[in-house]
Amino acid sequence: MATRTIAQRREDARTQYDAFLAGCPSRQLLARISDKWVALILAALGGDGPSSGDHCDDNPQPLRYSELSRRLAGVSQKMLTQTLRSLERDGLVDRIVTPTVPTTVTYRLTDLGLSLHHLMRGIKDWAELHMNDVLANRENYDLRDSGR
Amino acid sequence: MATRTIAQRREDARTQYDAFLAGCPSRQLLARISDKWVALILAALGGDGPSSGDHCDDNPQPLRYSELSRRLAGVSQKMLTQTLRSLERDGLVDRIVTPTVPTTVTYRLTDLGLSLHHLMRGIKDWAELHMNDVLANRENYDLRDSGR
DNA sequence: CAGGATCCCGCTAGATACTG
DNA sequence: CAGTATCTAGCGGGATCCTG
Repeated sequence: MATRTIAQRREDARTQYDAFLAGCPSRQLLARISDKWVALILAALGGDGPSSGDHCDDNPQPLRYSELSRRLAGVSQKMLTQTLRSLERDGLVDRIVTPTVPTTVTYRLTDLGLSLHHLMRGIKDWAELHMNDVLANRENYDLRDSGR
Repeated sequence: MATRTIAQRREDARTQYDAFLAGCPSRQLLARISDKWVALILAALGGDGPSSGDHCDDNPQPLRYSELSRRLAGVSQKMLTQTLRSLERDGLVDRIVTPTVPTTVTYRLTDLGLSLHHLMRGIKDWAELHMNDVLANRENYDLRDSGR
């Protein structure tokens, strides 16, 4: 089991899991990470400044709990904590507690989390980038629909 | 307004929309596409054969409604229809009705949908690929947690 | 075959209040 | 500051029945 190449392990994982199957654990994992809060948290922890250049600059800067809740406008503490916990459990983020008074807690992406971040960031960017197209498509669709 | 380059339009969209903001339409769009059924439908329509090679082969093959419901094991007709409708409305899939008896309906990705598919497929693959790591991380976390 | 229409349950997001 | 605990309303989503 130790004499497997990375490519072999890749193939193993591919054949072991199939998210198209209802009972497969990877389906549940897909459902977990297919979540707007997950996308936004990963984007925030991955370093997603509004003044970022056109080519992807990665500065995975750890953020404190309060900083996260400020960036993700409208998130409830419950959802933030809950989502962070599940991400921590899955090994996507590290929770670092600094024993000051009051306690300081920062979150940072693990390597695994960073690998997912690269994908999820694309999703968020896609949404912002194609918003206008989607809006236009919806208008067309609704007009057609009301016309007939 | 017609004399904008693609790069300029990119910048416009970036500055116009920000999914971190609660009221922004792109946040809603992000929530829409951050959905396991969306991920699976796009993956299915994008051509995601289990016997695919190691380098991404794109064969965006249109699928019929019944074929989709068979591939996405466990999906209810409601969710399938509902998700397909929203994807159609947003211009991500085309719904093609062939007036046979009984009616034949096929769904295929639009160019816009295909562009999202490339990203979403990565998410699904990531879930299957890193399932074992995540499982191990969870076990560790739960052990730690019960220990203290 | 490809849905539309309903009913209804569960859970989950969100608001509020409290704590170390 | 960084959460936990509790409660509730709302709706996501499944089951069922029906139609062109």
